[in-house]
Amino acid sequence: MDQEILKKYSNVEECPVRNVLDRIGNKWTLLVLLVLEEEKVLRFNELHNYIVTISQKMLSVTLKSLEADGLVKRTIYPQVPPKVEYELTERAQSLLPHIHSLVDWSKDHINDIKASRKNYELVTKK
Amino acid sequence: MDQEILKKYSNVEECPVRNVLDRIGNKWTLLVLLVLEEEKVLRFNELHNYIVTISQKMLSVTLKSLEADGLVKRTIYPQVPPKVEYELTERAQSLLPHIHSLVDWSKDHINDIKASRKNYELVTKK
DNA sequence: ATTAAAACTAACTCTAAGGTTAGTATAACA
DNA sequence: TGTTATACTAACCTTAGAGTTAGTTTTAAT
Repeated sequence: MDQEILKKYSNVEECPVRNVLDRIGNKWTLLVLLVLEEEKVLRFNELHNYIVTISQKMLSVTLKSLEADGLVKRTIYPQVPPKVEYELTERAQSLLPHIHSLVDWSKDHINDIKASRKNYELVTKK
Repeated sequence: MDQEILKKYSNVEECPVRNVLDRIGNKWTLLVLLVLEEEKVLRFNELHNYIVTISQKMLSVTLKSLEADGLVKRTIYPQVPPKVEYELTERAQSLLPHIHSLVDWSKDHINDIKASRKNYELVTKK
């Protein structure tokens, strides 16, 4: 890895990975993606019923940023009271296998990692 | 995905994915992993020279958490001035392929994603 | 006339991640 | 004698992500 590439990629704006991980890495995005993958199409309040601990605001923010990135498609039905449906796009479908491989790795190693953390605490005495 | 699993995984402590992504998702972890993968073994200041924009504090914090998770091995040589070397563990090596698959996906789709974001801004007029 | 329903938004606060600056220990070297 | 080198840490400040509460819109049903 030469210096020029590194300098470039240390900058968030220009780093494709950071650009993507900044979204996926936040608190609710991954969960919303996985629920939509499973359920195919959901309305706002249906999603909220699946993920009960998220606030309306954060669900709204998360969906907006997924929509902005072209990972979620939002369909409004002109009714009162309103009806809005959310579903994954093809782009999201192409992302999901890679996410699942990370999910699987996490499940496979979480016990070891937690054991390491405990041991580290002991060794560093705090 | 049944309600019980969802309720359980909405909780950060118990969710293996969140446990791992919370680390990988932060600002510097991924970059440190990739530099160490490339360079094999590096001292603190050498790492700092590769990633010039990171502060000493954040490099220290990032390395500590990687060490705590058993992803980085830290070797101290009892010298003055001190010498400390960092390298990836096997656990990190087993993680890296999955990270690379995400990295590659990001590179492949970043242009489309940025185009989507721009278009979204236009459509939502702000 | 009042209430309900759905999908939000506004305005505010709180918290933790990240950044800045200065300082420590110790021996060797000029 | 004073400076340098290395790998940090302490104390402090700033900012952005996340949470809370209340309110909006519009029509239909009671």
